[in-house]
Amino acid sequence: MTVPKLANAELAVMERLWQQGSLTARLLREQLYPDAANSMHGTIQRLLQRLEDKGFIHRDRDRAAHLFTPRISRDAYAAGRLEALADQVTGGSFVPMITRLVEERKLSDADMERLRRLLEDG
Amino acid sequence: MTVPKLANAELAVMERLWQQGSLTARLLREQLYPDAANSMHGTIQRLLQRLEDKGFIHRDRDRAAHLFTPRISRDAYAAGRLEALADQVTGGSFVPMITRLVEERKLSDADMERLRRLLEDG
DNA sequence: GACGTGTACGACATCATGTCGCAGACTACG
DNA sequence: CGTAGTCTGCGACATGATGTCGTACACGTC
Repeated sequence: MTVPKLANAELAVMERLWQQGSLTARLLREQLYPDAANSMHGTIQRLLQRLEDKGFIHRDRDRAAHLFTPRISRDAYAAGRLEALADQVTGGSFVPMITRLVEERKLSDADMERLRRLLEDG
Repeated sequence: MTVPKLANAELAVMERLWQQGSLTARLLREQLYPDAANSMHGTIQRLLQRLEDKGFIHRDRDRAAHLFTPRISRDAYAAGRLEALADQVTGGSFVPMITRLVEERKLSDADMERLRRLLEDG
């Protein structure tokens, strides 16, 4: 699997990093567990460690409080997971599921238009 | 979650049903665990039961050996999971990840052409 | 040295999953 | 009728991922 799957709590951390660029563990804790006890510090550290292991974030060890930065954009993650899904279910092809989406009108007119333009340029 | 996620073993069962339409538990066992002991009968039954609970298959109880049939096509499942992915990661929008796929040339020329035609009709 | 802040990591509860075993129903056949 | 074989239903368990918590340790400042 090229892009590993993110669990819920991990994804919540990445959301913050995607929105704000770089954050320390403390700032993440304040945002994700506003009313929480100090125990959550360990939780955040654990999550950050696992995210680092999976290659999703970069840990800047220069400062006393490490600074964490996304290594992969939200769209890249989404596209990576989409690839994994295609590999698993439709033999690597994306067309069947997109076809289905169009047939079921899951795509807005604006989306359709954007995709049309996108494909014309390619 | 509209379309629940399928685990590996469950997906393997669905693969067979998608390919062959309808199967009994016995036939599934023979295909999925060719050299296996009888213990695998229980395993298959368990998997089928969970798939039934999740609404993925229909169980025909008329016969002595129940006959199992998919309730959802492979493409519908794939599209459903794609929707779930979009909801989870990109706020329900598919365009960012498809854009990314195009930019990274993950789509073949034939795929691009197919999508172009698909979008023109919509 | 005491304290606050931060990292590292072991430990645990929980949950989904895959596996296995057994009880009970039903059929076939002597 | 009784035995064997097949099938369903379901409880039980091992495993692995996940989220949480506690603690040990490092490094500053006062």
